[in-house]
Parts: sequence; C-alpha cells; structure tokens
Amino acid sequence: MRASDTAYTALRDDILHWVSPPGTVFAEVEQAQRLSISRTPVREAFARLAADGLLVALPGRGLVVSDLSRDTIVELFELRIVLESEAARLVARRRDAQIFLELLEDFRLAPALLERDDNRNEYYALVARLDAAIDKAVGSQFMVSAIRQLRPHLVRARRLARGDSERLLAAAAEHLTIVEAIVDGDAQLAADATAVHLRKSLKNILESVDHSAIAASNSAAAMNHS
Amino acid sequence: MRASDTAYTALRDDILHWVSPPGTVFAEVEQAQRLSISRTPVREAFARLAADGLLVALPGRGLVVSDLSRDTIVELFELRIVLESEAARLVARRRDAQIFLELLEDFRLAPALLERDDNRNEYYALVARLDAAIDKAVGSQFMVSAIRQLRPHLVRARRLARGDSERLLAAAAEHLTIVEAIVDGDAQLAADATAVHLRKSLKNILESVDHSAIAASNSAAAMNHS
DNA sequence: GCGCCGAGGAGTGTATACATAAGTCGGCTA
DNA sequence: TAGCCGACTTATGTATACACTCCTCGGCGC
Repeated sequence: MRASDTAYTALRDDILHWVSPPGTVFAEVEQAQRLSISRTPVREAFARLAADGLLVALPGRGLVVSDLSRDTIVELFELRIVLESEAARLVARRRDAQIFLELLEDFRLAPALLERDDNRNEYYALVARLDAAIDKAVGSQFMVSAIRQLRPHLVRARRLARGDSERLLAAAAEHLTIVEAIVDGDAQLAADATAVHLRKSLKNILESVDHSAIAASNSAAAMNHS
Repeated sequence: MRASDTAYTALRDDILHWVSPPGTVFAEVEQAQRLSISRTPVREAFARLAADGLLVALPGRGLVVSDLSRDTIVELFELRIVLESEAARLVARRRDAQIFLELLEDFRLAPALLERDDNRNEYYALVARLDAAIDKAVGSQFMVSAIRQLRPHLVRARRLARGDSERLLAAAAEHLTIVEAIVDGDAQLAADATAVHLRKSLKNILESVDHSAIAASNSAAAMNHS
C-alpha cells in the first residue's frame, strides 16, 4: 500500500472516530514524524482530507479538523434526504439485482439479531451492505459520488446519536420497508420510506445532541456553584 | 499565485474548453516541462483534477481526460435537476437578498440584450451571477459543494449544445420565471421552474449531440463510399 | 506461428533540501 | 503603557534525486 494511502486512511479514521475531534490542528512535519513517512505523502493525504471537507486550512498554522455543529448536521441530512431518496427511487425503478432479495431476508432477521447488544456491529455491517448495494445499482456515477461525499461526515455524526436499542429496532423496520419497496419496484415508496427513515434518524441525533448540550450546561452550572 | 494553482487552472481550462478533449493523456514530467515548474505542483494539480472527475488514472501510463458520453450527460443532468431544484426551493424560502431584485431587472432586459449575438457573453455572465447568488443564499455548505462538483462537467457539456438564439431566448424566459419565483418567495414554483429549465436544457443538448452523431456517421458513410 | 519470459524504459511514489510566506513575540518608541 | 515595527520561528510551497512498479517490446522456445 502506498504511504499516502496509509496516511490518508489513518488520519481519516482518527477524525471519524473522534480520536482527533473537531478543532484538532494537524501540521505536515508533525504527522510525517508520527507516521514515520516523509512530508510528501502526508501532504497528499491532507489535500484529500481537505477535499473531503474533514480538514480546513488554518492560514499559517496548519489544518484543523472541521467543526460539526448542530446546524452542520441539519444541512448534512437535508442534502442526504434529497440524494438518498432519489437514489432509492432509481434503484427501485431498475430492480435488477438479486442482492436486494438477500438483503430482504437479512433485514427480516434483524430484530432477532438486535435482541443482543453484542450483535450491533453485525447490524451496522448489514446497513453498510445495503448502502453498497444501492451505490452499485443506482447507475449514476455523479449520484454515487455525491452520496459518498457525505458519508464521512455521517460517520462522524453517528457517534453523537444515542444508539439505544429502541431506535435501532425502529431503524431496522424502516430499512426493511425500503428494501421491500425496492424489491417490489415501488419507486415512490422507496423514496418516501428513505426520507422517513432519514428524518427520524436526524431527529434522533438532534435529540441526543440537544440533550447532551443541556447536560453539559447543567454540569457546567454545577461546577460553577461548587 | 502558487504554482500548483497555476497548473490546476491552466490544465482545467484546457479540459473545459476542449483544448484537451476526452482521451487526452497527461503525464507529470511532460506537463511540468510545459508549464516550467517542477513535478510537485503538477502532481497536486493532477490530484485535484482527478478529484473533480476530470482526470482518471491510467495505470502505468498517466492520467487521461475523462470521457463525456451521452449517458454521462444524462446522469449529470438527472442529478443537477435534483440538486438545483432543491437549491432554488431553499433560496425562495429564505428570500433574504436584495440581489435577486437586481437580477430580476436584468433578466427582464435579457431578451433585448440577446437581439445582438455579440452580447451572448454578457448573457452568460448574467447567468453566472444568478448561480453565484443562489450559491450564496442556499445557506448549506454541502448543497453548494455538491452543485459545484457538477459545474466543470456542465461547462464541458455546454460546448456540445447548439447555442442558437431561439433556445437562448427561451432559456432567458425560463430564468426569469425562476428569479420571479424566488423574489415572490414561491418555493414550489422556483423548484419546478428550475426543473423545467434544466430538462429543456438537457433536451437541447441531447438533440445537438444526436444530430451531430448522425452527421458524423453520414460523413463517415460518405467517406467510405468515396 | 503463438506464447512466454526477461530486459529496458517510462511513469509514478517517496524522501529530502531549500525557498518563501505568514504569524508571533519581543523590543523600541511615542 | 499602548501601539507599532522588525526579526525569528514555524509553517507551507517547490525543486530535485532516487526508488519502485508496471507496461512494452523483443527474443527465445515450444
């Protein structure tokens, strides 16, 4: 594997998993030393991350991990809803793939899967398989690349959501509806079900964000009183 | 200006204006010599152009200017319609800018402007001002960046369209409807009018493409007979 | 004549040295 | 004491040498 890919993947993972939270400043030399490679591939990795919108240039200081405010999350989902609904519509129209029949079976089994918290990662992998299948079936390079552009930001945002099993079960049911609509070739239902799912996901995330913001301000207030 | 920016702009312009048509192969050393800079900034420019989708890597041979087939153009517009309709909707909802009143006046004068063919570039500049105003007013970084991602490809595609004054006049009328809807705050009309405009633009391009394809095959047939 | 194999070459991938710009901190001055 | 000016520091920007990979083309064997 190329050193620039290694650097890109490593830095990207750190950002996505909040090892490097928003506001973290990166410099070329520093990262080159940490990763034991030269500045050149680091530079390339920085450029790619900046193009992804994960890093923004900080004139004269380096590059900083981009912010992920409540408003940003809303904007992210507003666009995601538009894109993924349309993608679901296109996929349902084509209805050309065996893969969705397989996914249908798996999503039917998802509630059973989710009875144990240990299986969460399996469920997330299933969702990733659905995403990949949709990417493959939309048949529009531009649509796929527009959606892919959003994914890293969504991964970052997901960590802000409560992963309570109640929400996960509901999400599984929403996903099932989407896959059913695709298999049936019901384009409008696929689009609407996707929009429903995403709006509910957004709502869930925002509730988590607002809740923890309140908790944070409460604990800050408590500290001031102590 | 940085050498990498110079290289990026120069190469991009060549691609957009068909100086380097689809299929042209670029190599780092060659371009570095041509532009009298070192490989490093050329490399950065290549990376940016590849991220734009204007270049695709050709393993072991260099990078090739990406293809722009009829299907690609259709895909491009399918996504563009979704995105720009939504953008127009958002802008109409916000209705916060003086700029659209100015644009309204200018688009009302557009038919008079278009009476002379010399003024076409002024008209194109006006459309660019509208695009910029919408970019500024949508208020979503993700929406703007998704739309911007498509622009270079649209510039390339535009060259394939007939620029007959009949179509230009019709386009001016369609733009006027869009701006009126934005000024009125009629979000649904703004979205629908944008979709109408873009579908008609697509139709115009496709007719040109198909027509010249027929012409090309005819002349090829004539050459075979000669 | 067809296919495999290897040497050559063209191209990218990486390291590193040097150039340059911008931000910061200290000192000078009013 | 506050503000400005300038050198220093630290960062990025660029050039270039070298390493490595892969494509290509010629020769050899079957």
